[in-house]
Amino acid sequence: MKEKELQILNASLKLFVENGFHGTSTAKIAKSAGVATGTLFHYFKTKEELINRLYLYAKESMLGEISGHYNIEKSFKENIKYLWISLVDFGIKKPEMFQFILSFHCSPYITSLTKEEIENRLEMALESYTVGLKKQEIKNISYELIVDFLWGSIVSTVDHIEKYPEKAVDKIKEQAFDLFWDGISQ
Amino acid sequence: MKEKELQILNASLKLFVENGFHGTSTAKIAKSAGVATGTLFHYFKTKEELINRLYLYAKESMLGEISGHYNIEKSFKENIKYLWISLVDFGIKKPEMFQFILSFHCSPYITSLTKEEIENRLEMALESYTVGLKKQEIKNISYELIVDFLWGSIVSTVDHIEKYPEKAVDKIKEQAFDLFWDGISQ
DNA sequence: TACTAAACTGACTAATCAGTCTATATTAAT
DNA sequence: ATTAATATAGACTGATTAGTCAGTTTAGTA
Repeated sequence: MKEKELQILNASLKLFVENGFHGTSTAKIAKSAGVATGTLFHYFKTKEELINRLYLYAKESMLGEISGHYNIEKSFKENIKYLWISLVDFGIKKPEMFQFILSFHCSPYITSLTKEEIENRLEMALESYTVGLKKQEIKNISYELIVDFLWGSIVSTVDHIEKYPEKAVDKIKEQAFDLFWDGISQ
Repeated sequence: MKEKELQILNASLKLFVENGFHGTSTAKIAKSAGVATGTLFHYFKTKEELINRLYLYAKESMLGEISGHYNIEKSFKENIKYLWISLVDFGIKKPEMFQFILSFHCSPYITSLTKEEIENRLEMALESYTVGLKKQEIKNISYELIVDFLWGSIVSTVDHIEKYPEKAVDKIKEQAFDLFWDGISQ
């Protein structure tokens, strides 16, 4: 990826999170990235292509944090906890990316093509975990509900940590994971 | 409240949820509400005043669903469950309002004055519950973390129900509440 | 009926928008 | 050294924006 292309992606990430799609003009993005508007449209045919590539960029970053960590020798709980903590840590370390993903995952400007492309890869990365999900020490409720509850607890934990920056992060992570785990346990 | 004022609020609610603040022009709002742009600015000095009044309108609707239902004769769990279910039902019955509240609660266009005005009233409505929260059969973790986890589980439940409309709503509500309750229980 | 204030209208304006276009600079290959 | 392709620039354009304003209609009252 070219340097200016990356500068444009990083500048627009911040601006889109702060002011939304229509609240962020291509002129502002170009200025903030230190390039001319012509350069922006050289790398991205339209503003919509820009935000779609940005969505892929953000989700790929998140995917990178959770890939290849499943350890078959460890318990189901230990694996799930590692996954849960990794995603919370991603939310803390990359707050703009995390917020961008949350804000735009059901935006009309992100095409279903874009979502398909990355969602499939995310599901594959989670496959090892889902196998365990079905025959372990957890409640007998639908896989989809467990996953949505898992993601919901991650989001609310990241929000909480950002809302109370004076609190001890590690303690909150432990407590919040227990809230999730004791919920899904038999 | 005048009829046209209400038409403007309802039209803008839908449009703001679908297209965001800057994606929704005052011309579109006026047209969708069946009034002239001059009428819109007669009732709302600026677009920002409109979205702030809309935020109050949405949060007051939600407040209305949970006020005055605390029953001192019932158990803590029964009261919390009634509150939890009421909020999930609000999310199902008024999806646009629910989504609007989620999308704009940390938007730069909603002033801190607006938030103060309604947040205080919400906290008062929840006061009866919070008293119980501190000396009941739940885990000894911070009140703020419990509240954020409570709200997170409501949001993820509403999202889940909207995502899988073919599933039995009552069953999901029971299961999702149990996920929350078993999480916070000792 | 006549008067008044509030409700309502839509054409209008200066500013800003996404995207284009032409021109110049840089790079890579031969 | 020449050429071709790519990278970069910013002035420019037609469309759209939030908000104004001068005037018209409606509703209440005396």
